[in-house]
Amino acid sequence: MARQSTKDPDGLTGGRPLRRDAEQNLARVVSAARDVFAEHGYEASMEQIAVRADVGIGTLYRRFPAKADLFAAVVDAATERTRMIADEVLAEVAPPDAVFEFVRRCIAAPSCWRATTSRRPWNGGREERALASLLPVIGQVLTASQGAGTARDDIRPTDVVVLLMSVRAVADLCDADAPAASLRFLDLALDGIRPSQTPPTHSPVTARQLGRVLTTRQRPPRSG
Amino acid sequence: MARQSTKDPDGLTGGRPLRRDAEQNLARVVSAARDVFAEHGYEASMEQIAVRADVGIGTLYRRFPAKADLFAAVVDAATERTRMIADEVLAEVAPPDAVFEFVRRCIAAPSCWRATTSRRPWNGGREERALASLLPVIGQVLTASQGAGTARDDIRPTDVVVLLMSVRAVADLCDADAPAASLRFLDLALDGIRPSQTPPTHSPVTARQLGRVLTTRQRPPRSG
DNA sequence: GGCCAAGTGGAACGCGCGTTCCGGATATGG
DNA sequence: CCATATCCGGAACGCGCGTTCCACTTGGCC
Repeated sequence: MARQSTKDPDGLTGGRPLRRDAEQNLARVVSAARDVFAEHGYEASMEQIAVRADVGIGTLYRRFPAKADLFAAVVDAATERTRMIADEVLAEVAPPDAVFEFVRRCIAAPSCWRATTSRRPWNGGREERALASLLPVIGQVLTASQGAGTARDDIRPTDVVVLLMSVRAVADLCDADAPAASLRFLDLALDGIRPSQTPPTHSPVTARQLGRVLTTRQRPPRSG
Repeated sequence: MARQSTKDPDGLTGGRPLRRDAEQNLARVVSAARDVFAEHGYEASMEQIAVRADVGIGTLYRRFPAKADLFAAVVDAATERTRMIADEVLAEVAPPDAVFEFVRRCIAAPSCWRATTSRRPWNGGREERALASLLPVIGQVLTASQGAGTARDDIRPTDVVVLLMSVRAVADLCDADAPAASLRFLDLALDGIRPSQTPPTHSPVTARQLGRVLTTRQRPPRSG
């Protein structure tokens, strides 16, 4: 039952360098885990990940004592990616568009916030620290837009994170059946941040799509 | 493996009246299922429900051939409740506040949209029909506010449903640690619908709360 | 080339959960 | 009060999945 490991919190092997083949396998494992968790959330099985990485199950457990540790490594990578997106936005994007572009890029990054919004066992505050380390830079992005007058002053960095989670949740629930549902929702939600609105650029979800939205397994093929 | 039953889609026993004790048990089962699914989503176990209903597991399977059928019954009840809320809002609430009050009441209704946003197996289009039957009345509520000029004209009934799902998702993810997170998010999201905004009435999520938001099981007791 | 620590794969185990099954209990009509 | 159709409880089964374990392979150093 996914107890928290104390012996080697995926800091590899305590310092000694890995054998070359092991290093390659490790990279493949993390990459596969990123993709599989992004697709199926935390419920993805270790076997799926092993198959995708073309590796035995034992290999997974050599580097990561428990599933939670592997997931934590993926979340760490996602955190880093998010920080990078924020930095890019600060460097490239004009202040009026900063928050909006930041949110859009986070949603677009395939493995950034996808895995992050799925339920998972407690992992000792690791993500707590990761998220906390992200808030200042998100704050900078937000402040830029607030200074430019395109975002309200009563919004906080945590609101941006909650917004990201909500869009991700809508994407998880709807996008398989209603491909642009999350983008349209994003339009509306971002307008909740703006002092003045613009019309949404994505078309509404259809009723037919909506009916299929909440189911996941064992359904007949989509036909419209 | 939760196959779809064909023999008695929880239409009770094909018409013959139930024994009195059986009828009481059935009511307790549905009520317990509503509460437990609302708390834990579809992942709640049949045993949990049986215990809450103070009934044996066999009793569950007598009326509902599979877990999916029991869940479907709960969703049907939730659909009915939602329709009732919409009717009440149309009768009691002034048009300018209609959509907003509708969404707030749906979120506040403990067993209304809570279970509805959890992932579950496909159940033969049953919920597709249920949701479709709800859209017209939601449309009436929405049209009322649009006519009053408090909701944009480019919003559709399905947007309201997606909004409900997103708020529900935020509540599921955050509210255990940040009790008002979903209410604050609701404020912001509703402002995405309004032509002009009002400041949010709920305070932002704290960073400390946020770090705990995405985990579910086996965590240390909350301490702030 | 030969040694062996490091690494690997996958069978097997334990557990939780959905589901089945059936011996016993109970309501209800006569 | 009896007969019996109906209903109930919960043990048992099968399966999926996280995890463990160990016989076998391989890269790196002498």
